[in-house]
Amino acid sequence: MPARIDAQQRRQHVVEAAFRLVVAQGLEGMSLRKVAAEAGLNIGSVRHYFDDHHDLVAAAVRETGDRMGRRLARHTPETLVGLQGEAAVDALQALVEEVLPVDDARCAETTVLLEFMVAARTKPVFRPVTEQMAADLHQLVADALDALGVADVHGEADRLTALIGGLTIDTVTPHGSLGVDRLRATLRAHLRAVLPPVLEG
Amino acid sequence: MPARIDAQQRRQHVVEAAFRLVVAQGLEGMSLRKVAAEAGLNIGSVRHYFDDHHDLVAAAVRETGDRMGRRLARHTPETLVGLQGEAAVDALQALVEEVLPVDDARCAETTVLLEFMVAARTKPVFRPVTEQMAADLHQLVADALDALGVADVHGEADRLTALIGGLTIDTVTPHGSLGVDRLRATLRAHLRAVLPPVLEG
DNA sequence: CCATATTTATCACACCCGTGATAAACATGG
DNA sequence: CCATGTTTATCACGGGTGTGATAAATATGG
Repeated sequence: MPARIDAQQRRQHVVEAAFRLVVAQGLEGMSLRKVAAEAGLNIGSVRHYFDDHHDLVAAAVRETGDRMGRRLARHTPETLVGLQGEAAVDALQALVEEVLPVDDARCAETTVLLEFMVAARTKPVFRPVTEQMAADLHQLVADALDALGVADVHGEADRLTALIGGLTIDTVTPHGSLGVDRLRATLRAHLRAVLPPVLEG
Repeated sequence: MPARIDAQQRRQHVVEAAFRLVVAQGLEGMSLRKVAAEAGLNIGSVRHYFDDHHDLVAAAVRETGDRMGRRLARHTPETLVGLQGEAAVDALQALVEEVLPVDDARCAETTVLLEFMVAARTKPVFRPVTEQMAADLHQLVADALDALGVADVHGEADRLTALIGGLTIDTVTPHGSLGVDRLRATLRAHLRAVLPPVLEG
């Protein structure tokens, strides 16, 4: 048998090239030829690891969902139980910032995610990441708010997830761009307003 | 001279066909051939009224910005001065709902706007609508909050505009979809929390 | 009625795309 | 060293897009 190559790792490499192109050119950067060039491979090689263009897209969608899932899995709501005041705000802020564009890596990931979400409206291939993200994030946020003693967990989870989406689009997209500092400040102000006041005595 | 046709009206008709296609198929539905078919015209006719594909896109972008501008212009912050309690909430809610996807018409418009905003990240043609919208909305929201006696106008305007963006994407995009009722409820809860309490006595 | 300028309709070209089919290069196992 | 099956590279086809150029149809003004 010949040419020992880890197929899984190859696919990963190609998918990462696809991500770079989506960030740079939007969804239409994810063509087989462009992705192959970006990955330093020949079109035929890419097609050897991905049956279809659809298959490549599906892999990218799956990877995006997995990454966000991994980001969210790093935080468990149980660790928040009992926290009050600024400690509670800090903990929840750290949790939420995990999926906000606060550095280059997260900025790239949220950019790709936003492109996929908007595309999901008309192209079913992109649905999985959209649905998984929404469900996971909403669940985690709801659990976190519950652990921190927030009253209207459902309503506040809706509000916080909406705020997260809005902050993301305002930062990633070029409308004068919020900027990381104002993003953080806005989130912090919201968390302070939502979390219950410290118990006296 | 022949064939009296209002060119302005013709262009409007074509642009509206383009909007329908963007809603149905995303940005790639806005090709010259598809738009011509949707408008019931020949490709050559469309090209007679629009020099370029770029020109058609620019017209659509301008029209989108104008519509949103007209929506916002229907509300002047001065009418809010002095309102308190539920009356203030109602007035501000009505103002904000003007640009939220609460009915079919607004849903179509916000969908097109979202597609354009995301596209603006990589394609400069779409920039104008993005920047105009962000500036106008932020200004109007800030003025409204100021008129209603909110303390941290800048910070709260950032937060409310972010919430608007998030509610829009959550409703227009298919992640389990917020739905108009929960959208309205979430907005109302936020406004109640942000507006100052009624002055006693 | 006819001439004129506007409006409409076609054709052809080059580019990019996904895809099927096929041939070459390659490193390993015997 | 050779044969085997993996990996890479290339060609060709049909479909879609924007665009330039050109011909036909149309309705008005004289």
